Formats: sequence, structure tokens, C-alpha cells
Amino acid sequence: MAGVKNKDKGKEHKQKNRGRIAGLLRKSGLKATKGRVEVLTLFLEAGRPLAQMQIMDLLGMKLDRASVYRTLSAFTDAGIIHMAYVDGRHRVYELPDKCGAQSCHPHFSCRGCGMTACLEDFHVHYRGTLGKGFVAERQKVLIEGLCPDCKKT
Amino acid sequence: MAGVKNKDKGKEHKQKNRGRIAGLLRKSGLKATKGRVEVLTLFLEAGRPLAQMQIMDLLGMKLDRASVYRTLSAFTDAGIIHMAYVDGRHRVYELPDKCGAQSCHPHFSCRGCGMTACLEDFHVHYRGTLGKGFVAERQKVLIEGLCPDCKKT
DNA sequence: AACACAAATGCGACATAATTGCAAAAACTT
DNA sequence: AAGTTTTTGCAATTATGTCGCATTTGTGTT
Repeated sequence: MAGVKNKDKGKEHKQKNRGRIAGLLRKSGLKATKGRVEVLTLFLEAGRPLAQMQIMDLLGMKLDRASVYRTLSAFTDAGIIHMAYVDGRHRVYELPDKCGAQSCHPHFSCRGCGMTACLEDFHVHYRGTLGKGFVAERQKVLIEGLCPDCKKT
Repeated sequence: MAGVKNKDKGKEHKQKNRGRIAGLLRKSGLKATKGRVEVLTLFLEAGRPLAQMQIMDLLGMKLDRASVYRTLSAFTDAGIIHMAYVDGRHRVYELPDKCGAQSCHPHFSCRGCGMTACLEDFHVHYRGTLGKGFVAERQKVLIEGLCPDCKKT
């Protein structure tokens, strides 16, 4: 399973990205440590929401549990990521690039395998009153169901 | 062992409800044990979402922690309750009486004090496609904002 | 380029939430 | 009322998340 071979091209590319991402971190007032660069790279490459456990799995013990938590916390404080939703017992984070100030795009969560995805073409409209004195600042929508794979079974 | 005194009127009422609720449980294929009746009664009387901890508090040690968890799980499997949302680290459950098969009513969560509420007059419509092969079974909507109290500050 | 300082990491300890195994108790069946 | 099955209570275990502290790592400075 473990691919030991690295193409030089890929290596170069990684190095370049590394610098770019490190810059991103510094711009947000964070030190560009190895772990942080790895985690941010994950988010940028995954293109989907990630939870702490998934990050650990993808990183393969390269980073301590506590550090991942602290990284997520630091990123959240810095606004680099934000909590997309809570999936069972896991807090799921994502880049805020597709979210407006008031509403985050909806998310999909598969009841079968737990896979999650962003629904960018999915629009939610709501009508009604919150009640006297309430102010709505943000909406979070989660669609639960089955992904194609789990549907087949 | 504790609290031996009961007003007769309240007792009668409680007894009646007890039978009704026990019936409800049996109809769902669950044994009507003391603990389950107590918990379901709580849900019916509270009229608001409840988390395990709140149930424990309200029941006052009458039921073991593990039993509460198992009760909530059994109720959820039976469809008597469902998880409304996750509040911090707590899973909050509620009766599904105000929810349709495919959509639960939205919830409101105050950014200031953390208070949560059900929005029954709030209707959510969504339009768009999930993607090939995906099946939507349920939607959960959370509105975040400020409650009247926190707004004043 | 080397240094020094602040900040982040790893690790272990701790805290809390949730689950499981099993013997004892309670609920349903007849 | 006796027998069967499920549920409960308790203890032990797992999982999730935090915290303190010694050590390492970035970063700006010399």
C-alpha cells in the first residue's frame, strides 16, 4: 500500500506549495510550523470538511493528538478554518472559502459511511419569523442521507 | 428510598399517565420499564429538547447513567425520539412530533448564552441537486444568532 | 550565520462522555 | 406463580478533549 517512490516533480511541487502555505499562515499571525503546514495543506487539498480523527488518519501519526486539537483551535481563532458542523461526536472543520458572512453552504453527511461533502449547488431558503428580539446571524444546514456507494448496499 | 410523600391528586394523575405512556412504549416494541416511562414522561412534559445530563438531573439519580444512554438509544432506534442537534459535547434529543419524515424543524442557538430553542414557525425550503446517486433523507437546520437578552448587551 | 526569545510540540496525566460485559432484577407470557 | 427474556445497575473500558511542563522549533535580531 505504501508508495515509497516519489517523483521529483511532485517533490518540487510540494516544496513550492509549502512556501506558499507557510506564507498564508504567517499572514494570519501564526508560526508556520511543520505540523500546521501539513494540516493546512490537507484542508486545501481535500476540498472537503475534515474532523480531527480524519486529519490524524491522513497524517499518519506525524502529529500528536493534542497538537492537532491545538492547531484546529489556532486556525479557527485565526479564521483560517471554521467549524462546519458537528457529526455525531466529531467536530468537522473546513475552509471558509465558500461561505458568506451570514450563511455557510449546506453540508451532506452519509448515514452509511459517515462521508461528508459540501453542497455548493444546493440552495436553502427559509421563511418565517424567529420571534421578538431574536437576531439571526448565520445558518447551518445539514442534509443527511445516503451516498451512492451506501445506497447500492 | 427518598421522597415518600406524594399528594394523592398528583399521584392519580401520574398513575394514569403512566399507563398511557407504558402503552406508547409497548406499541413501539419496547418494554415499559420504570425508567423508560420516567424518561418518556420527561420528554412529553418538558416540551423541549433534552440531553442526557438534563435527564439525569431531572430524574435525580433514579436511573443509572448507562441506563439513560441505553434508553435514549432504544428510543431513537424505535423512533420515539431523535437527536435534535449537538450542543457542545452533548447530544440533545427531542420528540419528533413536530417534524416531518424528511425535515426537522430548525433550531436556534444563541451565540451569547448558548441557549437553544425550536423554531416551529420557521420553514425551510431547499432547491437544487445533491448529485448523482445521493439520497437525501433528512435535513437539519441551525440558525445561530442572538437571543433578546444577549442582544441588549 | 549564529543566537536568543517566544511559541509550538510531544508526552503524560487528567477530565469527562459514552459504551460494554455481566450478574441481579424486573417485565412480560402462559 | 413460574419460567423466559429483556433491562438495569455497577464496574471496567474506550473515546474524546484538555492541561502542564520540559524540549524543540520558528523567527527576528545581531
